[in-house]
Amino acid sequence: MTSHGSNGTPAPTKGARTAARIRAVAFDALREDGWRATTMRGIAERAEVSPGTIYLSLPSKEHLLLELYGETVARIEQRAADDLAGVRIFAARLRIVMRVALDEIAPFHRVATEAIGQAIAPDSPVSPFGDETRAPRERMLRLFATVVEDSDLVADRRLREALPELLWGLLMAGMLAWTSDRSREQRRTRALVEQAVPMLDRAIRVTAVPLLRRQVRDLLALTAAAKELSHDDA
Amino acid sequence: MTSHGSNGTPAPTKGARTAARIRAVAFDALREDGWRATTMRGIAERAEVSPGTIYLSLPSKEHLLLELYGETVARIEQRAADDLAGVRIFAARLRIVMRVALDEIAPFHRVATEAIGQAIAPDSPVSPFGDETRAPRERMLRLFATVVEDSDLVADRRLREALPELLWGLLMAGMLAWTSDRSREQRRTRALVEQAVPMLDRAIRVTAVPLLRRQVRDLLALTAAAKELSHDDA
DNA sequence: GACTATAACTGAACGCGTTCAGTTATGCGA
DNA sequence: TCGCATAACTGAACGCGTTCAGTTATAGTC
Repeated sequence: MTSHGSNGTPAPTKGARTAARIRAVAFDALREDGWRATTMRGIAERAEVSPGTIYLSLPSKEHLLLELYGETVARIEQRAADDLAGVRIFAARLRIVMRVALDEIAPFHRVATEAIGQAIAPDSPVSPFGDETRAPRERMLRLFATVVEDSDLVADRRLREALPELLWGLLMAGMLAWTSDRSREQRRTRALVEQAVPMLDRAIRVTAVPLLRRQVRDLLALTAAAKELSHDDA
Repeated sequence: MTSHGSNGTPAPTKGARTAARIRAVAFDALREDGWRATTMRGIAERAEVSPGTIYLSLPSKEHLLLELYGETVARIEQRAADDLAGVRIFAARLRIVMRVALDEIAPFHRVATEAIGQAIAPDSPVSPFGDETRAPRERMLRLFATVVEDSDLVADRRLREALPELLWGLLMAGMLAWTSDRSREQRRTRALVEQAVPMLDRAIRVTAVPLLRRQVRDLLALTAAAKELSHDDA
């Protein structure tokens, strides 16, 4: 095994280096040219390999989106952890995560707009609810869990427990809306977030009113039922 | 111009007859084989034309979905008009429309599951919010308007005015959920509708409480802002 | 019935994502 | 240094949606 100087990590094999070069080229192309205009042949040419070589380390073009998604979630996680430190107010914590998420996905707005269709298909590898996206999804859920847990929020216990998943759902809905945002640098979506966070905060707090217990129960039951739609029949 | 017997409608031209045959074949194929397995070459073969002929009357494969959507909305409109006659209770009226819609789209569940990605892309011809789907969208909006108007529902004036559009949005969200429903004959989605309609009814009625005026205003402002996302910058 | 403008249609070709039988490069034991 | 197992890579080919220069059929006019 060859090694590079004295650093402890094993030297990457030739195949691994080729795979890394392909990804670097591909991510650049996606950022610059979008989803449609980025072709496998184009990636191959720019990475100086043949089209077939790409498929040694990448099952499909869609899997590029999967890797992009994973890397973006990792960056959101890191930046959010820094920005959340010391902040206790729920609305402030939620706004931080939403802002960080928007910042980190911004460079890929064009890709997302053109490729959102790939992601929404239930049996696609990049479906946000699918098996192959489990890891980044659970990392985002954990992030939303800390948003709730380390905050001053007081709310019905069961609502509080379901909140991370509900917030994640709102993020997904928001991203769907974001893909159709035609404003410069998606500032309309940013404005929407600034508007929606205090609204959501008020809405959660008002559920403490006994009159609304029924509505809270309804909402939780409905989302629970919706989650089961995609399960296989017994 | 040739004419068939004494009926008043002009005889279709040869091109129109070919176009109709292509559609009949294509819709059958979509119902039976789904979106992916239905190929333009296959349609051409079954309609006994060359692939190029299809493109004389159909701009793209996606436009098949557009026509399917339009025809389905027309059927929903007709059946709903019959079933709604004499019914005044809001929840009952809403449930009728939702049931009819589910019934009419049911034969195309497989197509919808495989092609939902085409429909969600913001610049796709079949985007539910796009220009090319304006006619069926407005027909559905009018249907929801009659659901509200001819009902016993009492609610805040502005909420009542926005309600048709909100209900249409819920239908779209429901259809998105429906595409990932794996249960036999999508009975889980049907159960979801039966559950959701009374919930929504209760939620709307509870907004009469003065305490919730702020939340109603918030909701309306948020949906108004969301609608503007896709507008071009000034 | 002959002529002709145009409606209708054809099918090879393009670029796409993807596959895989075949070829070349690499690194290790003898 | 040689031999060779296997890792790495190639590129022609497939089926797809779509295009368009070229061909054929139709219907109205004289």
